[in-house]
Amino acid sequence: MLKLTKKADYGLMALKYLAEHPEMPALSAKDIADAYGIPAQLLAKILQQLTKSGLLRSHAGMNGGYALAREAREVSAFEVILAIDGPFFITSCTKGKTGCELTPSCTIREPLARVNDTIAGVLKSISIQDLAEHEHPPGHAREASALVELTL
Amino acid sequence: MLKLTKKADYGLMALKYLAEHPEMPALSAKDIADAYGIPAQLLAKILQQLTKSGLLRSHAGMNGGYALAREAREVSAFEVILAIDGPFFITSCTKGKTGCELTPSCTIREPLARVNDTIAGVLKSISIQDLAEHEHPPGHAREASALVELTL
DNA sequence: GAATACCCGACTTCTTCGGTCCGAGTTCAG
DNA sequence: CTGAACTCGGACCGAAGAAGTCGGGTATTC
Ligand code: SF4
Ligand code: SF4
Repeated sequence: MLKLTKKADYGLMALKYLAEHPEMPALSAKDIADAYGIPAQLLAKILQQLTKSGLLRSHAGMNGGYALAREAREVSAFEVILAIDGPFFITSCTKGKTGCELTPSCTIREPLARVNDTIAGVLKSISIQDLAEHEHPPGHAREASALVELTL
Repeated sequence: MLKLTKKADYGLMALKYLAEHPEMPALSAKDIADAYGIPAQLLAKILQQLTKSGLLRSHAGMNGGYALAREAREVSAFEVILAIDGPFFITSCTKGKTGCELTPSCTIREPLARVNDTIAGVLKSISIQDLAEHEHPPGHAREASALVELTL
């Protein structure tokens, strides 16, 4: 019901954590998992997916771990979700497999596609840094905002 | 994975169909189901939920059926989703039951709540009539749009 | 070469979703 | 008044997906 997967959730947390510790050359999956109480093995697999998608860079061996492949500012929440949960579609008519069979007669599909794009736009306008910056604002001077246009 | 339920999907279709036929005093669940190829029994239950939420008005007996309780313009997609799928939350931390147990240590929750509100705002800005109006535009003169502000 | 860490697929468990069935109650035409 | 046409509402089930676990394999460093 229009809910984010916990995997994506964890992924965002991990990315944010990495963005907050740029001084470390690499952080292991276990480090991050312990920091938040996430099941380590699960987080590991998520980070692997992010690596495969080019969002992270991994390094094996001792003192190995993961590091951001790009600047935190340059990574959007949309990419993270895309990498973890696959193609982003609000509706079930993905045109691929398991699509809704009443696609032809459906009159609501095209308007919903626009909504889909709008939401995707919202997600794209959020970077990892946006998440990291808003760290318990002591002086709430920082204010970021974006306008998203919804066309029907 | 951030996907609308088919129930909500069907609900929107039904609402739109009703909005397109204001001349009928009432349409039965079967009528609507046949028009789109939706499983009739399922649609029936969805319409019942919408009735219980006050979006529809039902009339039993022969020539009975459902009719819009409000103007199509006054019903938002958000209300429909809310009525069918329950409380709207992007994340798993609903503060109710089955919530995420690492809520206290989670640093990503508050920013995500804002995203949640933003998306809810998008949904709220869409009315049933918006869906119905955009009916295969012969002259594509009609253009509706809305701006949604996203504050981080 | 041993410790550390990533890599990756298979598997189990649990929840939700999509859908069906059936036994009521209501209304109205004939 | 009787029965067809409709709504109402809960119980039920199978399939799919999500969350999490296990285990074996590979790379890197000390
Ligand atoms: S085709 Fe219509 S009913 Fe089917 S998933 Fe897409 S929007 Fe929903
Ligand atoms: S508390 Fe954090 S990790 Fe848990 S569901 Fe909410 S946002 Fe996700």
